[in-house]
Amino acid sequence: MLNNSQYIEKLRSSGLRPTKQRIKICEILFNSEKTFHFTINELVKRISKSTNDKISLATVYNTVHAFKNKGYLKEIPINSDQSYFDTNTSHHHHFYDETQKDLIDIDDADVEPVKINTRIPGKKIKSVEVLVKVEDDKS
Amino acid sequence: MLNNSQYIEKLRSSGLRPTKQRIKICEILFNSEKTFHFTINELVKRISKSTNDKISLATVYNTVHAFKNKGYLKEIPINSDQSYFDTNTSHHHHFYDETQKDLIDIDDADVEPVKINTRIPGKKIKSVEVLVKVEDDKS
DNA sequence: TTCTACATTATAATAGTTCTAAACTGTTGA
DNA sequence: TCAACAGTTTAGAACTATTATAATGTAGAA
Ligand SMILES: [Mn+2]
Ligand SMILES: [Mn+2]
Ligand SMILES: [Zn+2]
Ligand SMILES: [Zn+2]
Repeated sequence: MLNNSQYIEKLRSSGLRPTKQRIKICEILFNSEKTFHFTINELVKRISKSTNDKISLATVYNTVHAFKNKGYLKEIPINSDQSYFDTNTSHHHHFYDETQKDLIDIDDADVEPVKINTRIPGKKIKSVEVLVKVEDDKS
Repeated sequence: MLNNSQYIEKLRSSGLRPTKQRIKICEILFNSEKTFHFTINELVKRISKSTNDKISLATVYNTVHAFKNKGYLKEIPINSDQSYFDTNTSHHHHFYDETQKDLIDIDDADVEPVKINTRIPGKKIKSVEVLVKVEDDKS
């Protein structure tokens, strides 16, 4: 999608120094045609496959959190022993296959607008997300 | 709501032996008028306040998982450093106040039916849950 | 080039949860 | 009635994702 100098721009304009670690992680996260979901562990594996210069685990955590704070990643709320992140930052929803521990996007267009007919005084809505848990259909 | 002999029945009919630990936890979870959300930590605190016979942490975990498996509790999918459980097992949704780490029920009637216009072949839907994240409205 | 704030790193610490294996108990049926 | 056994409890260890620490390195400004 983007080349390194574009990631450097993106980082710089976010107030993040374009270090070689962050650029490498940008390549892995944002170069692919399709968006995807990942855990820190999976990301660490991808990194070690695609480079010889290792990036420390702490830096991977730091970077993912920095990117999440900047809005370049979303964290997906599911009960799991580890956090799931999403390179798709547009408004959308998820299937979660608990058997295979697999997250699948549901396009926003495939969900009728969710209307909540109640509010909490003094609070404003940050996000509305639908999680559809699925399991094998043995019928 | 129920008295001890009714919890004993409930447990027995679920294939769970009615031990004094489980009965005590039933009282704490299911005796109150209103349903509520809790973490294991909060439950442990409630237990130690309401009895002199301490229940081991392992038993609290075991019991909560057993009750969840029997459908007497639900686990709520949110990103948190700990699991949230719900004594309200009916179909409903949640606000999550990230500032106060507070979960609030949204009655199913207050949400227009969520229509998902896509499926995953070979999988059937187990649950459809809406999570509305809110924050302080400073405007 | 020098300076400094920001970033990386190895490693330790933390904390929620699960595991282990020994002791205990509810239930069954002889 | 009570022995036998499967199910349960328990203290503590182990596990594991995540965060903290603090020393070292580096990007960018001047
Ligand atoms: Mn968990
Ligand atoms: Mn988390
Ligand atoms: Zn997604
Ligand atoms: Zn609830």
